[in-house]
Amino acid sequence: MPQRAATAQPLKRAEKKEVTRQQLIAATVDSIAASGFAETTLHKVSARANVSRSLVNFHFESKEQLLVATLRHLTEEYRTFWMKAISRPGLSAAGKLNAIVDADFHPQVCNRKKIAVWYAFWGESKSRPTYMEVCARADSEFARTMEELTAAVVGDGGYAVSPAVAAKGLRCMIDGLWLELLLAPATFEREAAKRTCRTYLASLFPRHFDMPAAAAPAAVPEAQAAAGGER
Amino acid sequence: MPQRAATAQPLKRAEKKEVTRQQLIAATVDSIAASGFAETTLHKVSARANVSRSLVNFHFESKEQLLVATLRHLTEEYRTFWMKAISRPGLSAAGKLNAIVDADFHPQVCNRKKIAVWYAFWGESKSRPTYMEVCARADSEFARTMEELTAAVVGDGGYAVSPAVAAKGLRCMIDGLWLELLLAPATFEREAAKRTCRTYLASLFPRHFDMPAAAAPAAVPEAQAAAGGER
DNA sequence: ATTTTGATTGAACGGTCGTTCGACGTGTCG
DNA sequence: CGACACGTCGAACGACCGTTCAATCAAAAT
Repeated sequence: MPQRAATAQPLKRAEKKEVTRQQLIAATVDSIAASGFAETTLHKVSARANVSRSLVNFHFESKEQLLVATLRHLTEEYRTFWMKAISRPGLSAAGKLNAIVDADFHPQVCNRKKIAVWYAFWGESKSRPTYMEVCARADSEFARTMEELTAAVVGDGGYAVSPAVAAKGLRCMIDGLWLELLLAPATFEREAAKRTCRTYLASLFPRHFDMPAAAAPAAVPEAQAAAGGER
Repeated sequence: MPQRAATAQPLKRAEKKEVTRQQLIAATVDSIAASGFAETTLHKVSARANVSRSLVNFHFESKEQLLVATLRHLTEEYRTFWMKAISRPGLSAAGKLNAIVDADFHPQVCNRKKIAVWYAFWGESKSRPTYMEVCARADSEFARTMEELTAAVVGDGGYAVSPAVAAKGLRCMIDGLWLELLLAPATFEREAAKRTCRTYLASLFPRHFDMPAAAAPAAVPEAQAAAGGER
């Protein structure tokens, strides 16, 4: 049951090219997560993608451009994910903040492999301004959106806190919780991370968020048993 | 005016060796910050330290061990810094939490160069378990200390929040704020970062922390004009 | 004063990296 | 159907990496 069942098998040339391109980017993500930034070579990437080594320089002019494309892919995936999460109709500002928290710890964007790649790029960003620019551009959009949401909540509830400060606190807390998944995967719990964020929101905006109950002792029947054992 | 004016010039052999060792570690920090993890080579490190290339393999068995020693140096410096900050006598638990916030954004540990190095190591930690272990060991001590402090505050004030959750939130927020210095140095403000943390603390523990006033418009005569323009 | 120890050097080696280039084969289109 | 365009491959190249090693020279020990 191939996906293109209707139009018959043959991949058009342009399509196949794009598929290979995406394979290379996916292989780069895998390689950075598995071998780190320093030891990610075009040899390893092309081997993972099952293509010849020289193909990388054909699709991307250089290794550096492959890395930039990979970072762009990552930011774009993240962007569409949280945007979709808050686009559900009938969601209040508080509901959207809750949706962002859920999205940010969803296994699709928050798993050790992708977090490792994020941190690898961040670690290189000081020496490669291009990365910094790509990240900053994505972050600023996320920050602006979140500030609009906190501003709506503050306005609605008459809270004294600055919306910008509240939003920044939540954003930073999320980034830090990601780091916990990276450095202490054994103790990281998705639900606990969300609870940490919601505790923050409930203490800032008590009339819009409920203070989470104490930890349910790991008996939560969460659909967390994802594929592959890696979280 | 040499430092060792009293005991005359001559460095003992063991002393000189240790000095060189520290120079190499400092050069490694500089190189990772300037060139990133991937492009940090022994050639660049030895050039920065003004020693021959082969000296690195004399003091450290391999490049990898130099990097581990650098990470250990970083964790140790950070550890002594926050420990000293909370050891001032007569400090309440809340006062110690405040002191930790101050310490974590002090230019000595929180500047772009060192943050870049932290993130570089974190980015490689998934592929090099040694880094993960070193970081995890340091983090767990910091986490335990902070949990003791939040537990004391919670006990004293009869708050409902879990001390562990409160501590984790603060730790993660700090890490995330560091990232902001790394990725958006132009908009990062030390005092604003502290204010973000204190807003969190004041909303969780209103009877122990004052909600910070709105931003003083950058007119704070902070002794922030450090050397070199880099923050 | 002489020997010994050990920090430091410069040259050299093997290996691997990113990139280039010509050849091949298959969709694409006149 | 035939000529071309283009995605893919394998081999090759030069550069640079981390490491090794014999030689050096000054501090320490005898």
